[in-house]
Amino acid sequence: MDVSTPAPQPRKQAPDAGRRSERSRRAIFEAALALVGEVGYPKTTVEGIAARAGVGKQTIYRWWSSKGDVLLDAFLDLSAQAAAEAGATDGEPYAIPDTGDLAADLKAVLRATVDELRDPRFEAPSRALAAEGLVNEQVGREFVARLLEPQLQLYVDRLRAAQDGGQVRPEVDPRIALELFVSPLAQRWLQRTGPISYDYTDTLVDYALYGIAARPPAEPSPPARN
Amino acid sequence: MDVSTPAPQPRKQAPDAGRRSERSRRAIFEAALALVGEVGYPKTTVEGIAARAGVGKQTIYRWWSSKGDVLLDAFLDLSAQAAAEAGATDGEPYAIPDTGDLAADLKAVLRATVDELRDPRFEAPSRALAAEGLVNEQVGREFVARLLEPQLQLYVDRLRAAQDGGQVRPEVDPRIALELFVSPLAQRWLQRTGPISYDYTDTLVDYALYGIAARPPAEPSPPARN
Amino acid sequence: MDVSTPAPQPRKQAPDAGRRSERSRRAIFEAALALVGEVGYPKTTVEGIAARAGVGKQTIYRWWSSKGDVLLDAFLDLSAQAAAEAGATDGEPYAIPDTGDLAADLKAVLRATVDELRDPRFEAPSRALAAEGLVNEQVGREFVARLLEPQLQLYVDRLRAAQDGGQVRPEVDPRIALELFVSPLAQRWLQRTGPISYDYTDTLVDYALYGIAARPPAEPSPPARN
Amino acid sequence: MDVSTPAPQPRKQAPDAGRRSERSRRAIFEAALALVGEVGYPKTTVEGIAARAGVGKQTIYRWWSSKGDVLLDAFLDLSAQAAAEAGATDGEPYAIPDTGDLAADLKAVLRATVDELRDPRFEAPSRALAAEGLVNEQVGREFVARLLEPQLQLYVDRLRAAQDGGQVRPEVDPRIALELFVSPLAQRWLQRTGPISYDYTDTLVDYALYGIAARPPAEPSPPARN
DNA sequence: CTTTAATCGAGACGGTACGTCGCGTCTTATT
DNA sequence: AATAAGACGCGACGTACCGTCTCGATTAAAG
Repeated sequence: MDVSTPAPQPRKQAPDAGRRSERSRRAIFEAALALVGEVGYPKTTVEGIAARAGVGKQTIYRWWSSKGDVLLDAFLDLSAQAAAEAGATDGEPYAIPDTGDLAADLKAVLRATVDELRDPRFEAPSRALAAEGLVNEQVGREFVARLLEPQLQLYVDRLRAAQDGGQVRPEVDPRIALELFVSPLAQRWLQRTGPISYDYTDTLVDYALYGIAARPPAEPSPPARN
Repeated sequence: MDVSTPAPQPRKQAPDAGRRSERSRRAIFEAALALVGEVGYPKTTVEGIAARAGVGKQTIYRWWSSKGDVLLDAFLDLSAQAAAEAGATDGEPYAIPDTGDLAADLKAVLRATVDELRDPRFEAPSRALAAEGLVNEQVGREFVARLLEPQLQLYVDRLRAAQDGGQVRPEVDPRIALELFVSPLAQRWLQRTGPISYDYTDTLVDYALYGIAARPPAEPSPPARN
Repeated sequence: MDVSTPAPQPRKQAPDAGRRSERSRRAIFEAALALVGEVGYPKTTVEGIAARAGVGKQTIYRWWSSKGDVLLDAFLDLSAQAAAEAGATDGEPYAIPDTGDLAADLKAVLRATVDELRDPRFEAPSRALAAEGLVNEQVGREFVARLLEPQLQLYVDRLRAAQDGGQVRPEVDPRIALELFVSPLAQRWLQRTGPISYDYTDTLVDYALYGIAARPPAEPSPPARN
Repeated sequence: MDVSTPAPQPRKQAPDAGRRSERSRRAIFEAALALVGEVGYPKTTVEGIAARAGVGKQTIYRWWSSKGDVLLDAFLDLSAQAAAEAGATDGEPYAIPDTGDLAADLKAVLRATVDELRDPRFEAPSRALAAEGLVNEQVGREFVARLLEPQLQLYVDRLRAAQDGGQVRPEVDPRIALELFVSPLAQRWLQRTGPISYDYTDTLVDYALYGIAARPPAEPSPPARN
């Protein structure tokens, strides 16, 4: 596997990926995710992961540079699995539905996100990765590039479709627009600045779409339901 | 001061806060902030702070529970100083200006925030605290309660004034509304998901106030200052 | 204050012994002896003594230079008390009895010593002091001069009386002679090199008095019991 | 070597003695002995030994339980080396000479012991070990069993030979008899109760062999070897 | 009797060392 | 050659005491 790319993440003298033990790799992922869930990220140690995975420490250091790096891969692996399960039936790469009703579509997706944020399997590792990413730039950039941005791109696509359909003003930058409802949810969750609920995300979508400013009098009505 | 309450914030076996050395306290704050700025949060150690402050480790552990706890207090102290400097002339506790033009006021404040986020004195410690807060719930809650929420409250006040003046729809929840422009900026900065600029924050305010949805035709004009 | 004697045991600026709290002094002795008995000498700390005695640390450091110093005084005090109790009836300063039978007298005294060495009140502190004395020369010399030598002198006196009575060869040095039976007992006890018993000390006295060498043939009998 | 027994002397979680670094072991011994000689036992610290040996603290704690334990092994090693040097020529395991003249042999050996006690290489560590042994029972017992008793056994052997040759009374217990001259020397040295010299040890031997009691004139002989 | 100055209980302080944990590297034997 | 195992040098942890240094509050002698 991975023959085309010369060296996926070369450390030191580029270990021979062909001889790599898949068994160890999986055991390391499972151990890392389990430990982060059980004792928290700061108390999760490379030594602990190795012991739990029944693996030598060197086997970890041969393929990753730090525990953050391990966890990132482990979480990507977990996400890929989850995505595969979700989209297994039709093989599609996952996208935001387009029923024509932008507000409804966004609300639905955000409600699903709320559910996911509450899944204990995801909570600990993703919070840990976000934290590590704030301080460790390498992990941060990779986290954003490999996990966050691909997901945000789905919103960009949907918003662009809405622009094409005339539901969103053409001069709006979708990459910024999506932050109006995505970032508040992310911040509430990460920083515990407030509760997250369906109501909350629904409200975010409404505010983002129609603004909070008062409308000048004599105006049909905001949503103007087709 | 503090004659009635015998022990304001007792840790462990409640050291006598009355005998506390102000000299050491200040030295610890300065050392902590300096080290976080110079070597980064992860490489900042309690031992290093103590050495730099010319203080015994026990003097740190007597009053704080962890380096995150120290840094939180240090940063609060720094913020209080900065606020005191800013508002020294009129003694006011700092508030968002109210010129009557909500959009202009918000843009101005956010531009100032952008400036602050780029101030190297603040960058390292606040990013570190945010990261620590994600993973260390105690620090996280205190960070939010003592630093973040007071600042957000200023937006709430300003938005409520705008509601009273009819510029913001009365049914809007200001606590949620402010997140539309504050959280995106916070996330871009923390997670490096994109560049931050005056343009960007101006755009956030516009989108948040007037929404991103297209308006039905024959509409006077969004801001339509009446 | 204290004009005649320049300074009894002057530390730093010669504290005024006249104002000294007898109450604290006694409490410190009791605490020190109790702690050495309960947790052992190495785990006995100045801080612990102070706490147990209900005394400030400075009160200890004002009058003694180290925990060894404290314990030495405490033990001397204890010994003085014990001696006072023993010799209270006749007020005599304590001496080895002289019944005319040197062997019997020495055996009797050594049996009493064996009993004392097994008294748990004495065991821990005297072992501790001996140990401290090995390594801390100041404590060692004082221990020897104030406790050990006075006791050994009693043997010297008794042996000299025996020399006067013709039971001990006149050219024998009593100070060395006494070591033949005293030192083995001391070493067995201190270094746990063997059990100590009445039999053992009796044997020591016999060996020391009559030697271990075979006697040339044709000799009446050693003790020649009057 | 040591294939059958999996763990010769396991401490804690039984580190693998086969992988032990001989280099570190020797460096630790040298550092420990040097430090005890230079700054004294109380100021010798595990940390200091580790630093001087260029070794991690954990490497010390992995194999020994305390600084006393380290020093004991270091001193045993030193003694073994010294013994090896002394008996290197004939390969014999070292014994007290037997010229037929018991008094002369004992005096010679004790004079050698006096010399050794004055060797600065031995003075500090053996005094320290003796002191530690008084208070730390584990070290004390091992010190006695591995160092002291083997040496005393040599005297037992020599005295038994003397008994066989008729120079010592047959009912005498050699293990006790040897204490008559060994313990006084030990105590004088350890507790500084008096000077040690050739004269002194010669006198001890004379007293011990022939007793201090006066002999009745013209005497046949007590044991009267029949 | 006051006055007053030293001692007292208390404990915070700058330090040193403790014994433990985990890092990332290295070595050994096994597969 | 990669692996499981784990010893190693190292650095930091959080704790225990050291001996010094303020603090009021007794407290006993001198005024």
